Amino acid sequence: MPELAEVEYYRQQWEPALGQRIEWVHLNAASRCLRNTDSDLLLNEVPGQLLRQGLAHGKQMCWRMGQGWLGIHLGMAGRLFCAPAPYVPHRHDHLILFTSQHALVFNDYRMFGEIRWHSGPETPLWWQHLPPSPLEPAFSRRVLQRWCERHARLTIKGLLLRQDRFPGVGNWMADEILWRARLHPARLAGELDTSEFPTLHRRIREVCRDALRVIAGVGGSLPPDLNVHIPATWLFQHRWRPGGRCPRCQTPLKREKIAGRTSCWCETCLS
DNA sequence: CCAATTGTTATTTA
DNA sequence: ATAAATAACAATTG
Repeated sequence: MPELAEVEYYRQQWEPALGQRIEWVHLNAASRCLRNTDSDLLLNEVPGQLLRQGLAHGKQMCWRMGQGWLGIHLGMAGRLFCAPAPYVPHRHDHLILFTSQHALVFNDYRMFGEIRWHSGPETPLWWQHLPPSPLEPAFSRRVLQRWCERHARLTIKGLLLRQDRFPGVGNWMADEILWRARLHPARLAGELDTSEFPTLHRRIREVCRDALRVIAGVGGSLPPDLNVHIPATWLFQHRWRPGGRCPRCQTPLKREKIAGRTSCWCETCLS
């Protein structure tokens, strides 16, 4: 599930515990989510530390502690929530940070998520040199065009999914962007016309902004259905529905695997 | 049993 | 050698 806005939403879920001390840590050391982590080190070092700051960038998340950094990637089905203590670990809870009042839970039933721990004050390697987010000024129209030229033989859908270029954009956001820009997802990046970049650039930023407002901006309480706040005017609400129709023109939507992922678009809305 | 899933990575292919 | 396509990863659901 988690793309740009969902990641930000889940980041906010742990915020009630900011400034508080982690009293103890629960984790399943055999968990696949800890495959690149020294779980003993994490278990030894995290208790006693202050939770200082939570950062999100694209699909990546990082929690700054007193003397270290906790990296979290939510993968395909990961989520974070904050429950009042006492809290009994549930199935697929891979990591729980306990403060005196809270249980900060990382749960992921599909185990594509990842947890990492970096000791020490200096920024970990994996939190350095993050690619510019589509909402930063560095993500310019010129940069977008250059990337399309550099990956000329890749479909535009496949390009939008690249995290080193469009951090935070995933399958549903890519479809939403292309639908709004009226571009077929299988178009080759190198064959876009110069006149098409302004629209594409605008739509990328628009979908990122709108998604953050509608999903992360709701200031969520406990595990709600994140999607209920997404308007019916978005492709999102129709793309998986059997017999789903384009919310703009009511044409039945097309679905096909492009760039390895099921993609959805409206044939009559293409420009 | 088969196919699907809003993600990433290692391996294979072009 | 580089870039793109594919398989694999795991659990669950229809």
